Amino acid sequence: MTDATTGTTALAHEVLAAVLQVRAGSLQVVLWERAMEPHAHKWSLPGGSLRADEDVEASIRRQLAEKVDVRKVSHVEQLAVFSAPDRVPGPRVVATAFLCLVPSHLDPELPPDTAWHPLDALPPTAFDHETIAIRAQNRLRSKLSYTNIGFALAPPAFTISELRELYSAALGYRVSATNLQRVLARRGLLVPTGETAKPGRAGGRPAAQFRFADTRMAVTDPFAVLRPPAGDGAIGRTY
Amino acid sequence: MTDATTGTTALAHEVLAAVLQVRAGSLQVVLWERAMEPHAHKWSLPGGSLRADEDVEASIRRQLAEKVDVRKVSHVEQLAVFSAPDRVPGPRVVATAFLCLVPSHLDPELPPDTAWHPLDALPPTAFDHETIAIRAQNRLRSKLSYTNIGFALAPPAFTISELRELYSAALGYRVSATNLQRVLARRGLLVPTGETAKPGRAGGRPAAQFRFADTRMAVTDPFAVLRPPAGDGAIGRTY
DNA sequence: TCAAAAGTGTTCGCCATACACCCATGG
DNA sequence: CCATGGGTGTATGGCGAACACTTTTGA
Repeated sequence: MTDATTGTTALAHEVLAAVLQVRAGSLQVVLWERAMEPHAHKWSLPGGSLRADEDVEASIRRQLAEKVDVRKVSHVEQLAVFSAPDRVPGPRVVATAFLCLVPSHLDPELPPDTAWHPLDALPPTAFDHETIAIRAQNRLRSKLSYTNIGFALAPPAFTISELRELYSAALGYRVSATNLQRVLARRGLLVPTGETAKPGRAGGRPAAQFRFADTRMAVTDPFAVLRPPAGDGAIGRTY
Repeated sequence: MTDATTGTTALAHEVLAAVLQVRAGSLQVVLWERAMEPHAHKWSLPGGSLRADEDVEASIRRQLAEKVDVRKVSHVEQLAVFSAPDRVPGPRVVATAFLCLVPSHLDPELPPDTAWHPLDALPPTAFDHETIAIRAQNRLRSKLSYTNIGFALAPPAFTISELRELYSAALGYRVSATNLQRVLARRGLLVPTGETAKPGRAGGRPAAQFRFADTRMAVTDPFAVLRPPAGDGAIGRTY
């Protein structure tokens, strides 16, 4: 495996996706059941090997296309590299893992060996894929509080109650609709559509509908303790 | 390069380190000057290829040992994968980049072709190494405000003034000693050593010395908008 | 006694939460 | 007209920033 002229070691590189969506009130991930060894009948993250003409992000989008309609993926972000020498049996494979999100109003068709699984009740998983899936969940949970990443979980228009369900499911605890509304509004993330949703059979006031102002991820809570002074007191080389 | 039995493509994998330290009032990075093509006389991040028996973190620590005394590195953290097909000329090389920090009281010996360079005045750099170095700088700046990562830049004991200099240099703007002291104290990160530093030639009150309570990175500002309710209202499967 | 540097007390404003109360609809 | 769910007003507590003021030293 070693190239004597360069001293480099050739190895395989794969990309893996943790595709997350809120379904039936819980955060779920796409897994496919392995038919063959190694780890037959265990569940794996979708992915595959990196080709010569693509970078890792292009690769994960291509690989996903074989499992779900990639146009339904609303956000893709690099998670980390997993490189333990024995992470898969046989020849060495290094993996770059991604967090991908699908908005809740879509239900992409999946191949027969592939299914959604709640992150808090995963089936037996292959290799280090459970670690990767949990890491993706944690990344999403963190980013929900200081970015606008909620747009990637939500349909184009929604009521605050619906959004509250999504946040609650993704975060794993009840979120107050009142505060969710205020926090997102203050940050300028919510735009009223003018439409209202019809009340359910039990009655109640019709809910106003909103959409997210932006559909690209941005940090919305600079959370910067020790932030620059008001006068933008940037320093040059010395001070 | 393609293995017909698996469909995988073999490629080289390298690890690169952005080793940062506050020196002479500015944040600097270790670079070495390339003697040979490609990119002769341009400056590169230290690193090298991943070996078969090590993961990427073990690899970067081994590679660094050839440039700086690794025992002087106080923090190592994965940054991202850089994988553009043409990021280096010749055979494909995918890189995993790391952020590494050296506390300010140490001055590791460097090989003759290697030197510290301020991040805001980088020399001509090879490949995508400038992007990686700047990404490392941004990661450090973010983490200074919501983690205890300052410990990795600071000597074992320091005065608030000295710590202020470090934070100012790393962040690129003046930081108030008053608020720095209060923020870190409230979070329980600072422990008084009992010692005081002698005033300089201009006189002044002697400064109390402190150390960091922890020397492993931890998130100290949960900054969690939408945090769990006081009663820890975790939800099970449905609600 | 004065200048310089370190450290503290206090005020201010913002933000996230909690909670009470008002609004609009179906039955 | 009442139950139900949606939405708003308001009080509270905490935190970060700013700034004035006190403390302790060298000259």
